[in-house]
Amino acid sequence: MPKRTGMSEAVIAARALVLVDEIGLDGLSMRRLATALDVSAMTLYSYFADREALLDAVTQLLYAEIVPPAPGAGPREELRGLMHAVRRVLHAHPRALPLVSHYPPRTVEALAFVNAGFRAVLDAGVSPLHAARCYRALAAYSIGTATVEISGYFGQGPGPHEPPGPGVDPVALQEALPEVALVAPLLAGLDDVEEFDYGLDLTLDGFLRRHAPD
Amino acid sequence: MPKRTGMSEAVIAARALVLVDEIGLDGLSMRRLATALDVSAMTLYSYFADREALLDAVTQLLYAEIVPPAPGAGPREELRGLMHAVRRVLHAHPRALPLVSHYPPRTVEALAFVNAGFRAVLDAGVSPLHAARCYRALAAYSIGTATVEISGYFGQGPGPHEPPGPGVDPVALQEALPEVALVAPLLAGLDDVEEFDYGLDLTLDGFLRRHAPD
DNA sequence: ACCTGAACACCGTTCAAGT
DNA sequence: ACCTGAACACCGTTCAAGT
Repeated sequence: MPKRTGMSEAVIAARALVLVDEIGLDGLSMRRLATALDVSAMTLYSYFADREALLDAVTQLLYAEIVPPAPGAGPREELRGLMHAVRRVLHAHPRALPLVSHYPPRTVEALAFVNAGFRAVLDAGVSPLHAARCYRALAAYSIGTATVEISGYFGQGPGPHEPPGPGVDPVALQEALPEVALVAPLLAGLDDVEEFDYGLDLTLDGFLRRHAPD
Repeated sequence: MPKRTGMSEAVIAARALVLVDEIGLDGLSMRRLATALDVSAMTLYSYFADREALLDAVTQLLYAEIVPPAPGAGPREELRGLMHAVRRVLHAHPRALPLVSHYPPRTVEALAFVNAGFRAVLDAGVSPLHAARCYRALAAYSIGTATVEISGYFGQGPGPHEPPGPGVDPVALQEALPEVALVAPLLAGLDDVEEFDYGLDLTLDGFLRRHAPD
């Protein structure tokens, strides 16, 4: 643990997250991060074993930004609020999404929002086992919806993609895949938040109906 | 379009997919792929504009591997079969998952499984708009569940991660996040396929109850 | 004790040159 | 017409050397 340069794991990771937001994950090199921090590239290696360890720390920092809603509104509303808080943070750092897909929350600060969700369902009488199942399903839901939203999977996002069914001749598409030709144009018109809430309500209704007493 | 070397977009992309399976996405360099194909690295650039274009083609090839189930079993069973077919292919190429998260199906061959899903729900009387919503939700579900399964988000997969809530002192965890300490150990015991079906049934039941006549 | 420059073994991609 | 070697501007990381 070095001293003189005002460096620390937290300072480095915070600067790295800003850089990821600005120039993307591929743009974040150890050399570039070091330059932004006014140290040599090698200095970073006295704080993190390698680039992987740095990226994990960045991800933990991102999770720590999630602010769980105040408790007391009941499990359904608390989980809804929590899921929207997660969605907000993921959309605040769209270029960091692959990190979230790779590194689960691990530190006490990063797990705070998970703990809030567990408390909400446990307080409502859900068993620990079904609290675990609920977390798993909602984690998959957060990552899956954020992925299709952020990558512009359906043609409306800021992603690097063409609209769906693109690049192929429309006439050939109509011929070969008539149902895709009919339905695909409607995908771009769907509203992100509306679809997020729709699928979320489906999942929450099902879970709570089955596993929460009232 | 060159000739002499027996090269083609399809041959190159197929070899690239094999290499991704073997050595991962980061290991797949233009130089390494070229060596595996016995051509110079520069030859690849007469078939693909850049690495991005190559990776997109690899992804389309992967989507084309999805074999939709035979039609006629009703929308619920067809969608279930289709989702399992998707899951099988994603798990056959775990290191290619980030590609699936970035490049949507685009070619006629890659969109074949999407068309099969659309036909199943349209035949059941679902409107084109709700077929689009259904696809969006199921695409997010596939990607989200595959991500948490393959990355070992909950500590049982072959991923590069620790179990959840790891790296922190158990006593400190119990102190700071008692609900996490209680529930997290149960996450590793959940069965991938069981949870996949549980959440899938939830979604399918909800959608079909609302939007399919019978 | 803490930090760093040079070096090693790589990258993607451009471009002028080969056959 | 098709393919390629050399070169440019980068990487992550090791290691011996500086202060």
